[in-house]
Amino acid sequence: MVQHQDLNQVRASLPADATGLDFAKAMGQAKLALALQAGDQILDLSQPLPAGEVALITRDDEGALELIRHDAAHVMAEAVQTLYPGTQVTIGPPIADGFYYDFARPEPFTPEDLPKIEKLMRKIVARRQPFTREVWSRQQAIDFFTEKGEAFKVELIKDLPEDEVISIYRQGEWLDLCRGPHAPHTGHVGEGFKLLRVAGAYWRGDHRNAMLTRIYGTAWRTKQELGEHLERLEQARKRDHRRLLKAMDLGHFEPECPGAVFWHHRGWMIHRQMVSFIRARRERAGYQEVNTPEILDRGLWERSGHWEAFAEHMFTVNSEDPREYAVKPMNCPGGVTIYNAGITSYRDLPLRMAEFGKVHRYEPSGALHGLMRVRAFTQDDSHIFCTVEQMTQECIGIIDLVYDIYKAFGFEDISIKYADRPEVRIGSDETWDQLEQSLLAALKKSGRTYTTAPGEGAFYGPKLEFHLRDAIGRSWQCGTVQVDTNLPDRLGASYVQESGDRAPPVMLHVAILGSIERFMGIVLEHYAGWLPLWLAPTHAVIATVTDASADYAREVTDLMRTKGLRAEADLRNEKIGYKIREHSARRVPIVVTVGKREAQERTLSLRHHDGRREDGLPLDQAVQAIQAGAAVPA
RNA sequence: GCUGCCGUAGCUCAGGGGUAGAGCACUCCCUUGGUAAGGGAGAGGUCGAGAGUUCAAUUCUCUCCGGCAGCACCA
Repeated sequence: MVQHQDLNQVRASLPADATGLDFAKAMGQAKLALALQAGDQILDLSQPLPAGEVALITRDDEGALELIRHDAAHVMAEAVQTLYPGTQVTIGPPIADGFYYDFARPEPFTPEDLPKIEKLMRKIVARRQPFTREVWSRQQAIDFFTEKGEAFKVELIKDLPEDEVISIYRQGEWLDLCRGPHAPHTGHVGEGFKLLRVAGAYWRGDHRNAMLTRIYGTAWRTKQELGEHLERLEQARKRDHRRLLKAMDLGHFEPECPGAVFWHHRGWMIHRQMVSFIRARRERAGYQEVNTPEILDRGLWERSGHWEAFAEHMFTVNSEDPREYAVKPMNCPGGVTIYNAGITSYRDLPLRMAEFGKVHRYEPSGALHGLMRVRAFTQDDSHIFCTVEQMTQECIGIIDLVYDIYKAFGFEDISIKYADRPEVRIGSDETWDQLEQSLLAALKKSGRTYTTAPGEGAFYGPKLEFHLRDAIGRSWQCGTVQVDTNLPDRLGASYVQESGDRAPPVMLHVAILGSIERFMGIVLEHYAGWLPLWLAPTHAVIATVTDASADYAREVTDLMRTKGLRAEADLRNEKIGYKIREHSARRVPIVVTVGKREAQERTLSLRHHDGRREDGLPLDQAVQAIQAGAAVPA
């Protein structure tokens, strides 16, 4: 962003009706300048120079990206309407990394159309058509777009607030209703763009509306930036957990049960490690673990309220039994049922009840996505029954536990979102006041940073969401704490107070990883498959250089196993380079090479996944080092 | 669920109205090789399923199943 030290001087030299372009010229930036930044506002250069501090956005600035992308969307829309007359335009905003435009056309676009559109776009860019802004009256705009057969645009205009300025941006022959701003001409879009894909999208994001065709593109300041972006996409594709699931032989999916994992032993080992780690942490934090049935009488789900809200997402079970059962989509009613099986005294509270519950949910087919969205998964669920007074302390404990656990998995960038009462809710305002205060107090006492999501709480209580950022900057919501007085009430949970009266407990629904499966997907992508040693399905493969060292390799493998390491021998008659290549592809963290030298000296040579080597370590020392590295985080 | 695309060997993919191909993996043989692919031979397929059109369908059409990209959904 160009800021002139003698800004005032430059401005003073300009006439009172000077535009942004005049300013840019005076600054000697007429060629590169795209728009004007005035506070939060970005203005076209054709607009009059506003009062106050202004700065130019030039094509080299980071801020140019949004303009370039928005311009590109318009250029694409022109290209599409030129090539496919009769296509209606709807909206086309800039987005992260690029832009899209939604079109309405009886015949949807196919990927084969993209190169044609892109080619014409390049022509339009080369024409350097000026973007000119016009302000129309509402009626003028409605008449124009009605005439043109642009029903969606007309609807948009009709829905604009009365006082909204209706601006039109023209580029050569083509024009579009648009708030702006845009660069001075189409040439600024440059060459760093590419159309990526076609997709369906509902008009105004509502599934009851028509399905439009969306074309996504990416746009950057230079060809080089574009290349870098495409390279990043390629890298992300390489660490896609679905690829790793196959490459590492962790598990697979079958048409016989879409969205449910068939865990191979290597994947199941990771699953087991995750579960036992969480179990250990929870036991240390005073949780007891329970287990509840997978199928439960429909009546329970009716009483809990889940049937009414989610019946179409629940699997039901048919059998000779005339009763109808539903496969549990969550564990809470089971937990409350255990709670209700005894008489709980205030002395027993807080009662921290944990369960690794495998739940099934009939998710829409289009929602399924590898491990990230499945129909059958294991929740690291817990339900804490406590008094309102105990809530704050319990929540602090949960927050600490969550941070601890995320850090052990290698996530450092963790954030919390606090969601309070929604518009539609149950319970009195006094109860909400109490619950929100207790939760907020915990949040403040924990000393963690958080953001607030007003009105995004559950209908039965406020909640916390835990988000973590992975190695390539993506944010994932994993854990939650939900405060609930509704379910204990519906299922008749109570405890005996000091006075001898019964009172309903507060129930905290806690999930730390959320879904073991999904969290594994996140961890796999975070590490690009190179899991920390304690999670790795195999700690080390002991690979022989030649047959001569096979006995020693067997001995080493056995020794490691007796020390609790997950070790495998690779005695095949293959070259060591070949073996390393194969184990690397499977993401085995350590390949132990044993040849004549090692066998003779009773040493080991380690090759770590990054290629780092430690040759000729004494056997015991090497095994101890691996053991230390493989230890589950304390 | 919706829109579009895809489904060919264990994996990654090519092909295309006259019933199939490559590389890797697998098996066997040779090779005993020191840190990401040594060589040779062999085996392996109801071309996702069903129906239709046709003398003939893996290829064209339709339906279903599954996957992918997005949208919608996510207690």
